Amino acid sequence: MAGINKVILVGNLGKDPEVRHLEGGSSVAHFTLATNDYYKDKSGNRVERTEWHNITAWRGLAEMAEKFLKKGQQIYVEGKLRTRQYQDKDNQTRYITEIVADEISMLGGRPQADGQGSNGQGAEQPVEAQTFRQEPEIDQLPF
Amino acid sequence: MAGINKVILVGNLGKDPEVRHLEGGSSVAHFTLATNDYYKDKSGNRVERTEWHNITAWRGLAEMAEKFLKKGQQIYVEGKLRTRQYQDKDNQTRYITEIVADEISMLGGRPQADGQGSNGQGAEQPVEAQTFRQEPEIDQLPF
Amino acid sequence: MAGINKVILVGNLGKDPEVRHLEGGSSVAHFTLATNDYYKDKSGNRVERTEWHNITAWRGLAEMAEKFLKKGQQIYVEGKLRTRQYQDKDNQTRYITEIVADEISMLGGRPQADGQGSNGQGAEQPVEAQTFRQEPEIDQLPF
Amino acid sequence: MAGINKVILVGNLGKDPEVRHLEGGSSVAHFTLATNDYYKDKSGNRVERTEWHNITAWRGLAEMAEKFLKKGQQIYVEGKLRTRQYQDKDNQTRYITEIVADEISMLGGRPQADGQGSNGQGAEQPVEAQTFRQEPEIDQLPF
DNA sequence: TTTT
DNA sequence: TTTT
Repeated sequence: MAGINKVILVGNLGKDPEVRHLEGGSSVAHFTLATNDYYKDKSGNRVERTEWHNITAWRGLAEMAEKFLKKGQQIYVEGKLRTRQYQDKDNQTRYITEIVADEISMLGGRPQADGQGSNGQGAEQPVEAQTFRQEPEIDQLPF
Repeated sequence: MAGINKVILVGNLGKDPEVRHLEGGSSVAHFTLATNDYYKDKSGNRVERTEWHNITAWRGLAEMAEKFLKKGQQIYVEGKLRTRQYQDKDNQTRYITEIVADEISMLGGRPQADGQGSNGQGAEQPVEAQTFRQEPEIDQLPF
Repeated sequence: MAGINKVILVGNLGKDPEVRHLEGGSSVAHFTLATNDYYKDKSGNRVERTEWHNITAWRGLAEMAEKFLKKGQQIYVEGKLRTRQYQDKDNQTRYITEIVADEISMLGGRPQADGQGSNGQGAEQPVEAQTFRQEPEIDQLPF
Repeated sequence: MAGINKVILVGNLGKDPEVRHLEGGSSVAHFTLATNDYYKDKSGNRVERTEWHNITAWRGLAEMAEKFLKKGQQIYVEGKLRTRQYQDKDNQTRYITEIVADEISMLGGRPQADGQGSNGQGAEQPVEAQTFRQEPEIDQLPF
């Protein structure tokens, strides 16, 4: 039986994406995303709780991440949960849960200034369509 | 800035929920949920991939889980991601990512027969409303 | 600014899908989906409320609907809201809001018996992958 | 069988919310929300499509809308679909589909300046927790 | 490690 | 009627 595995996040990047360009032309990006929550504790004090998420983006979304996403920026991410196994430095099996992105949308109207000034045409320039999906296929288009 | 942290799953319970009744009258349930995905590999063979999720349910949802949920049953779960830190048996810090449920709905029209026959009024009896929501507790409310 | 327009439904088909095969080889299916809600009114009586949704599915999803979906069946639908304008019989402008499906998943483990007995290999036979997406593209695959 | 009826939108308010304060102390807000989509047509031109949604918010969310939401502002809305019947001026039955909000979150870090200068303490002042959830009311609770 |  |  096929199931549903869907994650929807709105949060801020903890750091610039790290992008690797793989042999064969594919690429993959990793970054962390913070989602903040607020609640009142028993004494009525306002408490903030931050949850950190590991985001992985492949191919076109990785390239979009490399070009447009910066530390601090607020984005929408839709994807699926995936728990990977790996061996740590002591050769012990460890698990990490990631969100593999299917769609990323830049929020807030204006990308973060990148503060490095290296490129006047950089992340600050207007970005026309700020939602990116894993594949904009001709037959996915509305009409 | 408050964010959004939402998970939506449709899958099958890997085992009966384990429920603990806490001092103070609260309770908490844990179970695993499998979501299955299918894809074709490069040779065109159909491959199944199962993702396992750790679900935690508190209070009313824990009691609902204890009463109505059984291994194998198909359910809808909505909740939020939370990564907890704990010390393993070698006193090393480990992380586990769970979905804290806000809403659970039983799918498929009819709960799984429980196969133990211990109770004629058990899980087999008709369950009228099969969606359960977590009453918002003091420690979940915003601001 | 690109936005997000997403609908997630779990409900039962009100009737068999109506499918039209368009010139050019494309097809489109329409059906209604009921989602039921329960609440207690002020006197504490349990009240049921049914919401009816107009679902539209294109191309591959339309063909999947034609082959596999039957009145009464419980499904998961993910899609987007679209409000269309049309002229009614008195030539007045009317509006109808539909959900254009991006993904449909059959729930409950087993498709509804079709009740017509015309075909021993019909809807009753096991359906392997019961989630259908608008395009299973090679580069959408996991791993 | 209880179902799932969920809508998730990220878009911009088409106008300031209209809020009515009902007898009995309750209140209700209405506003429209635009979600923008982009696609390439057959000639490869970039085309924008705007979908307009009717949002209704009750009680605490209505008050939040009145205080904090302004025309043009980008927000996240989660809610459920509801189609209402009404009689138009010619006494004909008409239908309107609305999204009844369960949660609203202000995006982009900074509410829109209101441009009227009527109130130095207005929408421009810092808003600490920018996610608001509907307290579950008696008429929304499951059984 | 983000944001307000 | 919004936004870029």
